[in-house]
Amino acid sequence: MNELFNKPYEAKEFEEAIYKQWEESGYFNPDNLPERKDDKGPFTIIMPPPNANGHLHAGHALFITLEDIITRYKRMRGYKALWIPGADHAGFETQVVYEKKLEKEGRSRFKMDPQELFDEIMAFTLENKQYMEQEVKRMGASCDWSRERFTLDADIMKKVQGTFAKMYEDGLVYRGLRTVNWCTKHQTSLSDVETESVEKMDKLYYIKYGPFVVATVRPETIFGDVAVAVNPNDDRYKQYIGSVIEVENPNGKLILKVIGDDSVDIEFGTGALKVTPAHDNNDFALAQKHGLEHIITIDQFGKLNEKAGKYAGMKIAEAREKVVADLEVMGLIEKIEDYKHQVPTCYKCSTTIEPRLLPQWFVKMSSQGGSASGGQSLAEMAAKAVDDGRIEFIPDNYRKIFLYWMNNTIDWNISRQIVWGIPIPAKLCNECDFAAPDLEDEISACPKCGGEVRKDADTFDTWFSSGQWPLLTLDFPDGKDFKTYYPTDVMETGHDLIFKWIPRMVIFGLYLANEVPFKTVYMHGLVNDAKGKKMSKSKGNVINPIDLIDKFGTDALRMGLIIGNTPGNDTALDENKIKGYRNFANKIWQATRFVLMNSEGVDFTKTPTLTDRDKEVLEELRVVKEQTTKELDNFLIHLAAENLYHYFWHTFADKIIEENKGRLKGEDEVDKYAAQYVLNEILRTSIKMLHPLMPFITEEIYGNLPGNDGKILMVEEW
RNA sequence: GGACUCAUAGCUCAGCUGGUUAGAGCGUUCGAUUCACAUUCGAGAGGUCACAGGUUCGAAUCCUGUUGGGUCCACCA
Repeated sequence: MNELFNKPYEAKEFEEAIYKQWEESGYFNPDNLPERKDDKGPFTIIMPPPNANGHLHAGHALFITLEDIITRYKRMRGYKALWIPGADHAGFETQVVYEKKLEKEGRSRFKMDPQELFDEIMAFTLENKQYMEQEVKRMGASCDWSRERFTLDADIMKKVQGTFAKMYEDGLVYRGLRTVNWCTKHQTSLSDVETESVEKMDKLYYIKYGPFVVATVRPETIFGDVAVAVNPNDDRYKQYIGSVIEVENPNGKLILKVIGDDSVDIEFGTGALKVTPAHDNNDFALAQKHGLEHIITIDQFGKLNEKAGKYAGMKIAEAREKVVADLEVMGLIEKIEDYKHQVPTCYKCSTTIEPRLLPQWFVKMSSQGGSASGGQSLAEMAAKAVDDGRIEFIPDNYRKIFLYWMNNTIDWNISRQIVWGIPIPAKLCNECDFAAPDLEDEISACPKCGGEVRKDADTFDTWFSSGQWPLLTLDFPDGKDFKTYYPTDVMETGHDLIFKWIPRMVIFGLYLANEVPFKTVYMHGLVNDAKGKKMSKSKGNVINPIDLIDKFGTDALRMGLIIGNTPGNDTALDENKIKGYRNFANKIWQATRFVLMNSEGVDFTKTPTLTDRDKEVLEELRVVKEQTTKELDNFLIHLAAENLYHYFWHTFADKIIEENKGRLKGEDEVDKYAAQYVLNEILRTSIKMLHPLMPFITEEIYGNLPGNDGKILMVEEW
């Protein structure tokens, strides 16, 4: 027996070497897997590329564990298992992280040259990418590093830009002028999924407005008002519709149209609505419908401009206070009420979103206008793929959530006013509204008016590139991998990406490749602290997975993350729990030691003479194997892990080993061999079944089992 | 306002398509331990499965409602 077993299992002493052994074997790459009679063909998972802007957190640890379990299981079952790792430049996310760093250093991106800023963030990202990769390896990930991709690889950027141009030609991308979600801190627009509604207490001001009283929370926007809207069915006001009124404000007088629109709620406020097209999404829509002009009165920094007269230069909050005070003096405030409502905020900095009128590139999602194929919009195409079962969700309820979102989604703003991203390859005219893709930099003058053109300085929303990730990593459209491994089998990701990422991938997959990008979506929940509270830096309850690995080993951490964690639900990460699975690892170690001690020099090729009890025990093993197989096939990973844990410890170690001790010491050689045979058989099978869950210790043990010299468990048959 | 989800032992949670005395880990109580393992072993205490109805021979499990958490979505200014 190897003297390794003379002391407790110390994960630290083995894991690095084992990972190296796996890497050197080449088996992470399915093209190198040994031939098998029961070859089941390709099985593919694309790793959600971690943001290359920091270290791994507990959520990463969970998804790596889940995906690795699935990959290892499939590989052992005879699939050509491919798991492609990657790294995401994570546009806005990373820029936000980097801006915080700049802030600490007393610097600001707004005082930097864009190229200089880009280069700095690139250096920062490449450094963090390395940490991230090392940490993914420490988790035991059996992914194919030879296929690793980064979202800013040159060829990937080119393909992403090509998609943009193609969509433009198909009428699925357009340049539109409308109010967009503007973060005044980060100085960029955001898509609707990048804002977060927050409940806020505000005042609702009732302002005398000509013959009306209008209710508003934003009196500082009155200088951008162009109309008053009322419901055509409102008997109080309908006689005014179509007329022009004059209203007073602290800067003088405003001439406003009175329009009638069904969208105005008769019950709310006074039933009369002031219309500010440039600074409110609804008002913008009204203005489009009724042909009203836009008056911009607030600038990109959230300050009032010259159109606001004496309030010019003031910030929104300050201007609001002053305007109200002045209106009060003029006797134009009828009343002020407390008002609780939801306001959209930047999901990164919680700054209130300022609707801002800005031309941007949009992806046409729903059906008016352009269509993707067969007259279907992108959203309809994606909804159909889920509706008819080409894509399944685990757990199933995400299906409904997905469909609801798809049926209600709005056009997707893909322009970002940040440097960290893939440049939008487009030319914009300085004189007119001409805007078009220009991949080869061929447009030097405006084809519409002959005016000067400039390069679009914006970059793509990061989800525009990561939405194409399954295609990009598999070398769509001509690569060998694309033909072999697309569509992929499973997309495993956090439930927070149900809108940001999953729909985009479905859309691009269907639009570009005419086929769903994956068949199953497995969604995991959040990893919370031991008390079930969300981890956050400010609360100081963040658990670093690498610390836990250092303390208890990767295998223990993996078990702790999996057991008791059902798909879609949040899980609590408790150090004591991990400690328990560290003890389990040692239990496996000790049981192995015992079996090996009693197997010295035994030839296991002989047929044993089994007792009835032996047969019963082996039958029990067969049932466990059958059950585990079924559970893993159905992604019931938590059940498989818990059942194997229980079987190994409380059935195999506590009962079977104990009841065989006498036979091993006995004089009856035939009976002794039967016992040795049974114990070896159970140990060997258990180690195999445990491998996807606890890859390191099982690999180490497997090589030490009789007759296994030089074998690699990772590619053994299930 | 809408959708989704959860409510099971002191704590964290399993319990798949309904089927004999409801499970795990941790914690707790009592005991053991030179014999693979104190990162151990044995024994025990502890739950009217949120509440109220219903379906069924039978429900923690399915249906309806109520209460209380959580998450997400939504332009009522």
